[in-house]
Amino acid sequence: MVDPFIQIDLDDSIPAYRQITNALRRHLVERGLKPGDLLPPIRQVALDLGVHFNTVAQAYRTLADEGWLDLRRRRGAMVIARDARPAPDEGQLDALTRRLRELTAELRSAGMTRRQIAGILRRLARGVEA
Amino acid sequence: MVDPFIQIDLDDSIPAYRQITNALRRHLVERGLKPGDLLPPIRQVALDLGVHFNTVAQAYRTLADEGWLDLRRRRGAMVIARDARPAPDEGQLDALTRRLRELTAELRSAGMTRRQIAGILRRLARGVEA
DNA sequence: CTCAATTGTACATAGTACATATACAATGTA
DNA sequence: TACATTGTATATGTACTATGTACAATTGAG
Repeated sequence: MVDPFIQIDLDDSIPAYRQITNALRRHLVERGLKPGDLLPPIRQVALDLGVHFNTVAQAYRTLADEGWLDLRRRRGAMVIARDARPAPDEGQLDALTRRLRELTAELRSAGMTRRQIAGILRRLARGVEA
Repeated sequence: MVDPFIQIDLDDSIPAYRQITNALRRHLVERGLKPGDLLPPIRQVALDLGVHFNTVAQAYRTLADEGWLDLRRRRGAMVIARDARPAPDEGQLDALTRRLRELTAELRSAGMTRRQIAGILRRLARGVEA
């Protein structure tokens, strides 16, 4: 079980189920959630976030499809070891890196300075390598 | 006027009008589009991308709201000097940087190595400062 | 061993957002 | 002045999101 571990913004244009997916994936990648851990029941998370449990279920299923979770009735959602890295889909990687550039442009457009943005990116780079 | 300057993926889950907005904003921030430049008419872009012209119009209007474009009938869409930086909305910046972390997690999840991701982020940082 | 509670699943429906169709308004130019 | 070209406004069809409700599986209490 993990505490108040994600947070979403229901007013955001990104749909809730995708925000939940993204937030959980981040924890999985950054090892905040380790193999063997049990995620809270969908109804519990739904209550915390203020959404319907099926909305959370959709996120869990997406992550299960990506190979992060093992879902079983009554037992819950368990984090998997995920030994084999998926064969990288070149197109998908391109799209994601493009989105990365677009996001930095959004930061710039929102008033953040070049220096600040560069700092954030470098810090992120350092964090990823750890 | 600018050439075949953006590219979108109609199968992507991100709606077309937002992809167009993001792609154009990137060019604006990176100075591929300079003050005084005229963007192509919405119908022209729409034809190139295979969407309805109102879809492009929505993107243009979003960027006009952000202070990037000056839209006038018959005259077209002109890039503005955008002298004053907007007062940064702390909440928005938080959301964007969070999204940045989520995106790197997606890259990791999609099979890219930590080293590759760090490289991309550092290159981006360098590019932003230029 | 049984049964009830707890967990995820399946599918129908309501609500919202997206993309388009169509008509319109403004304005530069022949 | 008339018309072509450009962005604007609004209604509508479609697709996506979120929810409601019923169900299936499985664990554990008794």
